[in-house]
Amino acid sequence: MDAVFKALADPTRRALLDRLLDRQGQSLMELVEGLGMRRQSVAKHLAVLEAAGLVSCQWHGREKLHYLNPVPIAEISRRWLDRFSGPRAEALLNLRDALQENEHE
Amino acid sequence: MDAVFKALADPTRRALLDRLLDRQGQSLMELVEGLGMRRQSVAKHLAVLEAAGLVSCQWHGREKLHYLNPVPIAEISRRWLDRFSGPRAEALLNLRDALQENEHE
DNA sequence: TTGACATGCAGCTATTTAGCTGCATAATAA
DNA sequence: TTATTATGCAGCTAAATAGCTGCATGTCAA
Repeated sequence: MDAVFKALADPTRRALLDRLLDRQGQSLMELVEGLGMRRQSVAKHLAVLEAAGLVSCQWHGREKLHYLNPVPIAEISRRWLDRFSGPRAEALLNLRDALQENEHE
Repeated sequence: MDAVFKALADPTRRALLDRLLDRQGQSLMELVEGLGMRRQSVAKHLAVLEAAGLVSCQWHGREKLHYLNPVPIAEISRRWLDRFSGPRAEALLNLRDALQENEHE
């Protein structure tokens, strides 16, 4: 899970996920376009995403096609982030506000 | 938003958020306990969380009390992560599987 | 076979980051 | 006042990271 958080920390990698969400099965050359960055740098970012399980690849001749895997993001959203929103977090936020009110008396 | 992703990328900072979710209003000295790390290092992590808007602080005498702010996490979850899960992502996941099946013919 | 193309791999540099130490400042307690 | 306590600030080092270049490998097309 740490690998997923670290992968999501970079804006270039988030842009890559966005573009794969828009259209799956893109090759490295397609994904390089518009990023203002060398092919090798993009390949490194894709390797990080692949290692985190966010992208899976499939060779098609000499092209490596990239596919988005949304499962790790869904896992993080469900098992970690959801605890911070929802009723419990709301209650704690209200508690904080109440304590601060007491403080200002 | 980039600051929030980067703040969440570190396991120590995620642990701090967990502990604040468990009990709000803790001082630096309380939060240092159990992390196996110097006070100054923890203070830096808390500064990163505060800069990302994930933690807000309140001085109470010579103690700085830390409160969790769940709003940025909820924002990220809603405006970014949710696009990757949900029915659309499910459909794309199924499409990917179907394409891979075709490939193996 | 030969040339062009898509990718991988190794290595370099500059920047960021995570931890540390040492000292300063402000508030509480005796 | 004086000692203790909580925190801040500056700076240092080692490690990780993001970008690059150069070259190797494998695939397609002529």
